[in-house]
Amino acid sequence: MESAMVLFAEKGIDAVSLRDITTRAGTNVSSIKYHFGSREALIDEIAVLLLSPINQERLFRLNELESQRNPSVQVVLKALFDPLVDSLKSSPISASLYLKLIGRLLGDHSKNFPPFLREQLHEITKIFLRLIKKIRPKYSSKDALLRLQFSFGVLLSSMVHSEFVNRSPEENCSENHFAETVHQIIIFCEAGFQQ
Amino acid sequence: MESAMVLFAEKGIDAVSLRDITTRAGTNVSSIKYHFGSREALIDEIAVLLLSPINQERLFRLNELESQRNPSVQVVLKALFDPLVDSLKSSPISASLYLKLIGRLLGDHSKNFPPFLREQLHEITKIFLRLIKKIRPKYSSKDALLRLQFSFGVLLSSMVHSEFVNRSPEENCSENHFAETVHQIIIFCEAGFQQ
DNA sequence: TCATTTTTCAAACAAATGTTTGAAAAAACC
DNA sequence: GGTTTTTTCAAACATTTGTTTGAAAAATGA
Repeated sequence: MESAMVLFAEKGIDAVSLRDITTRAGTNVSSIKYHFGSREALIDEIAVLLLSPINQERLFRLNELESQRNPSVQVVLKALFDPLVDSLKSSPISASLYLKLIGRLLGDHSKNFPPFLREQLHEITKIFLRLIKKIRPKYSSKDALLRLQFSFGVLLSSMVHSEFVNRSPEENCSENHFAETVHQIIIFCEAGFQQ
Repeated sequence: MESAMVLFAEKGIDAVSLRDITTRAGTNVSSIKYHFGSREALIDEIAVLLLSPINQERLFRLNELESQRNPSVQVVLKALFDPLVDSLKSSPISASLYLKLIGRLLGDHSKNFPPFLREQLHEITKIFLRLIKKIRPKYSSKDALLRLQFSFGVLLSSMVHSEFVNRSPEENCSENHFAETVHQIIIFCEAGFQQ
C-alpha cells in the first residue's frame, strides 16, 4: 500500500501498473488481488484511508461554525483547509508526496470514489454554501458555488504541483512549509470572497 | 484530429486509445502513424495548434503592457485570460470540450510539450512576474509566483471541470457564458493581488 | 493513358496490462 | 505435532496497447 501511494503520487494514478507497485514493494502481483480485490479496490481503499478522516474533521468544524453567531469567511475557509494540513502529521509517506497523492485522487478519480466518500464531499459543499450565504447574504447560489470551486481549484493545483509551489531553495517541502502555503491560499481566497 | 480532440476532452488524454480515435473517425489505426507519426506526435500537434496562437496573443498583450506607464493588475490578468476566451471563436470543437481539452493538455501533459511551447509558457510567466513586481513593488518573487500559480489553478480547474462550473440550467455552455466565468475568475484573482 | 506519388486499410507484432489459477509456504490454532 | 487457515508466489490467460508491414486503392501529373 505504501508503494502504491508513493508511485501514484509520483507518476499519477493512471500511469502506474500493478507490476510497478509490486516490484517496488518486493512482492507479487497476485498479492494485490488477495489483499484488496482489484486495482480499483486498492485505489478506493487508499482514497478512503486518506480522505475520510480529513472530511470528518471538516464536517465537524463546519457543523460547529453553523451554531456560531458570526463566523468569518476566513474561519470557514480554515475549516476546509486546515484539516488537510493537520493530517500531514499522520501521513504514512512524505509530506510532498502525500499532498500530490490527495490532489491526484481528488482531481482524477473523485468521480469513481465509493459512495460514502462522494456523500461526504457533497455534504461538505452543502454546509459550506449555507455558511457562505449566511455571511454574504447578497451572494446568489451561483456566486457562492463559483467561489467555492475557485478556492478548491487553488488548493488542488497547489497540491498536485507542490514541487512547484515549494521550490524555495532553503527549506525542503516540510509540513510547516505547506502550512504556510495553505495560509497564503486562505488569504488569497478570502480576498475573493470580499467582492 | 477532430475525433482525437473530442475524445481527449471527454475522457482525458491518457484514457483514450488510438483505436478509440480511429473508430470514431471511421478510419484506421495506421492512418495516425501516417499523418502524425505517433501517438505522442498527435498530442503535440494538437497542443501546438491550440495553444501557440493563444500564447502568442498573450505575449503580444503582455509586451504592450510593459511599455505602458501604470498597468493595473486587472489588465495584466486580462492579458493572460482573455486570449483564451477569444480563441473560442475559432474552435474546431464545442466550447465546453475545447476548454476541457486545453485544461487537460496544460494539466497532464505540459511536461511533455514540445520545447517551443514550453519556452512560450516560460516567457509568459517571466513577463507576468516582471509586470506584477512593477505594480506591487513590495511583493517578493515568491509572493508574485505564488499568486500566479493560484490564478492559473483557478483557471485550469474551471476549464477541466467546466461542466461543473457551467451547470446553470437556463444557458448551455456557450462562448459567452465562459467569458462571463472568466470575468468572475479575474475578479476573484485580482482581489488576491490586493493583499 | 500511363507512371508516380500519396493515402488507406486489414492483418500481424511485440509488449504491457489486470486478472486468474493452483500449489507451496507460513502462520495460527487446538 | 498435526490440522486448518492465511498468505505468498510463479506461471499462464485473455485483452488491450502503440507500432509496423505490405499490398491495394485513390489521387496526381505528364
